[in-house]
Amino acid sequence: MKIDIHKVALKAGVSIATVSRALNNSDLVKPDTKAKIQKIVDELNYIPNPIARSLSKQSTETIGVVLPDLVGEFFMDFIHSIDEEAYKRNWHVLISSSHSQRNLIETLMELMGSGRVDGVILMAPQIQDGIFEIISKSKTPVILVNTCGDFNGTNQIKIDNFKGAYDIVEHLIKVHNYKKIGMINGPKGNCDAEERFAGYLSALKKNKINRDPSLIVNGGFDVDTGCIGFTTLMNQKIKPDAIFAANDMMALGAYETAKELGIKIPDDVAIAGFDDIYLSQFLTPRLTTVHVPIYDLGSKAVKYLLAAINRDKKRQRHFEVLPTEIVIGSSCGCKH
Amino acid sequence: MKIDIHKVALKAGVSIATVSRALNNSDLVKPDTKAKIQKIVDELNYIPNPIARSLSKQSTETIGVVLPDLVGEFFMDFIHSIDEEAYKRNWHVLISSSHSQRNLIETLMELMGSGRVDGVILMAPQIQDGIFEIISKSKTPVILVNTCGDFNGTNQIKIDNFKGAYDIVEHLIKVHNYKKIGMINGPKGNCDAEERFAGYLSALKKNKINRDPSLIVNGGFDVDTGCIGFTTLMNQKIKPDAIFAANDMMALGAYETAKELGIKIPDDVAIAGFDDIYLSQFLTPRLTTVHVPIYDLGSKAVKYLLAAINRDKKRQRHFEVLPTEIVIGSSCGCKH
DNA sequence: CTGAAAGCGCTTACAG
DNA sequence: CTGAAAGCGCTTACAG
Repeated sequence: MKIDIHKVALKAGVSIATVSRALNNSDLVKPDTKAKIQKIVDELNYIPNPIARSLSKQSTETIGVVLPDLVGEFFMDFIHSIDEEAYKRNWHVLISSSHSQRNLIETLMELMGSGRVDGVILMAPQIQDGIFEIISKSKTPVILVNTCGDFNGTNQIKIDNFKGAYDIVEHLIKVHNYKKIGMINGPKGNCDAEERFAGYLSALKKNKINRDPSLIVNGGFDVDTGCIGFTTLMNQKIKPDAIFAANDMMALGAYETAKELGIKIPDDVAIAGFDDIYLSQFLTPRLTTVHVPIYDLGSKAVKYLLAAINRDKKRQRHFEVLPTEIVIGSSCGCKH
Repeated sequence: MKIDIHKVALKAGVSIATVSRALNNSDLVKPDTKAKIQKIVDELNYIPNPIARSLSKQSTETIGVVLPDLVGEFFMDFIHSIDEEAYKRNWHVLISSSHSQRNLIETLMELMGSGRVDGVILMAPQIQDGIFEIISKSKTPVILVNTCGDFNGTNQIKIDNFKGAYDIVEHLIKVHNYKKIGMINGPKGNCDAEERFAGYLSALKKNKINRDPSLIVNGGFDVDTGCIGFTTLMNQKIKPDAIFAANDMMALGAYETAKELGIKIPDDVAIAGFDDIYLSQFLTPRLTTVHVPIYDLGSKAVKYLLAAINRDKKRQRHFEVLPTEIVIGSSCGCKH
C-alpha cells in the first residue's frame, strides 16, 4: 500500500500541512512536533512524492543536459561530473542527446517548454540558427557549454581553445623549430574547431611564419577524416614537418595512416592533437596534446546553472573560459 | 505568460476535458473538434505540463538509469543507446550514478521509492546485499544489467561473459598452441570477472591443460592493476606464453609494461583482452579481444523495461544473455 | 505554532 | 461526443 502524507498525518495526529512543514524543515513547527513526525516518517518509510511537490512548488529540482549527436569518452566524464555536482545538492539529471532523427532545436524546445526541468545545460559547439531565440524567449535558465562567441545575456562556460592551440603550435615552432606546420582542421561551423584554428593562425603569425593554404586541410573530428587529412598533407610536394590535428581523434587517424605508410612520428613528421582524451596517453609515441578540464566544465556548469535558477531573474550572468594546458608527449619530438 | 489547458479551452470554446482528450488522441472527440483544438494548440504553442500529467496519470514516462561508480567509454555508448531507444517512444531518461559518497542501495531506494521514474535500469556487475530485497519489495519494475546469476522473478539482461572468455582462450590454445596461459583476473565479487574466469578455466579443462595457480593473478579492471599483474606473471620462473586479461583496460596495462620491459607482444608473450573498447583497435599490435554488444544491451534493456512497466504486473519476465564474439587482432599471434 | 482550504495543471469516471 | 467535478499528492497564504 502506497503511503502518502495523509497517512503520516493521521498516525502523527497532526494535519498534512504540519507534516509538510516538518519535512521541509520549516521553523514554523515546534521541535517536539517535528521529532514526532520524523519518527512516524521513518517508521512508515515515507518518501514524499517529488512529482506532487514539483507541481505544487512549480520547480522540479532537475536539470536537463542536452548533448550533441557525436558522443565519445569525453562526454561520459562530462556527465559524470554533472551528476556528481547535482547529487551534492540533491538535484536530478535528465539526459537528452540529439539524435539523427531529431535535431537539437526540437530537443531543446521540448525540454524547456515542458517544465520537466528547471534549467538546461546545453553543450552545443555547433550552434544552430534559432537556438538563441528559444533561449531568450524562454524563462528557463540555460548555460551554454563550449559555444562560440559571447552571447549577451546568456550564461556561458567554455574552454580556452584559442590559447591551447596557440600554445601547442608555438611549442612546435619555438622548441622544435618546425617551419612547415600543417593543420587538420575540425568541422566547418564548429566552435571548438574555429577557435583552435584561430589559435594556430595566430601562433604562426606571431612567429612570422607565413600561412600556407596547402598545409591546411579539413576534417570532421573523427578518425577517418584524420586519416584522409594526413594522407593529403603527406602526399604533397611540400610536406609539413609537423601537423597539428584539431582533436585527438584525428591525430589518431594520422597515427594509423603513418603506420600504414611507414612514416615515422616524430622523425618524419611531428604530430600534436587537442583534447587529451584518455586514449592518447597510450599511443606510441605518446601524443603531445592539449588538456581540457572536462570535470571542471561539468561541475561549474551545474553550479552556474543552479545559481541562475535560484536568482530566477537572469540579472547577473556567468561567462567563463576555463584554461587549457598543453601536455607534452614525444610525438612532437620531445624526448621522454 | 505561461499558457495552460484553460487558455486553450477558452480560445477553442470547449472544456478543458475535451482539450485533454483531444491531445491524448481519444476517439471520444469528434474529428472536427480535434482539428479546431489542434489549431489553437499550434497557435499558442501550447505544451502540456508533463508534471501535472504525471501526477494525474500516476506515471512519469521516465526511466531511471543507475550506473556503477567506475565509468568509462563503455558507459557512454550504453547511455546513448538507452536514450535513443527511449526517445523513439517519447520517454525520458534520468541518470544516476552511484558515487563515492553514496552507495548503490541508497541511490536505488530513493529512485524507486520516489515515483520519479516508472522503472529502473540497474547496471550492477558487483551486486550488493540488500538490493534484491529492495527490488522485490518495490512495485517499480527493474531490469538488471550484467548482474551475475539468475534471480528469480527479476528481469535480467547480460552478455555472455563465459562463452566469450571460453572462446578466446580456446583460440589461444587451439590455433596458437599455447600451453601456459596466464590470466589477469577482474575484481573479486564482480560478476563479469567471475564469469570470465569460469570461461577461462573451462577452456583449459576441455583442452586438458592443468590449471596452474601461479599463472593466475588478481586485478581490478583498471590499467594499473594490469601493469602489476603483467609484471607479476612475467617475473616468475615459469612464464606464461600467453595472457588473458579479463578486460581491455588491464590488457592495456600489460601493453604498457611490456613496452617498458622490452617484452615483445606477441613474440615473447601473447595477449588477449575482453570488451573490445574503442581504444583497443588502435593498439600496436591490434588487441585480440571479445566484442560486447553494448548498444544492444542498452536498447534491449529499455525495451524489456517498458514491456515490464506496461504489463504492470511482473508476470512474465525477461531473461536474456546476449552473445559475445571474439575479435582477432595480432596480439595473439595471428598474422594480419 | 497549527489547521482548513485553495491551488499547482492535468486526466478520467460519471452523467448527459 | 462533451462538460462538470473529483482527484493525483503535495505546498503555502490565510486565519487563528
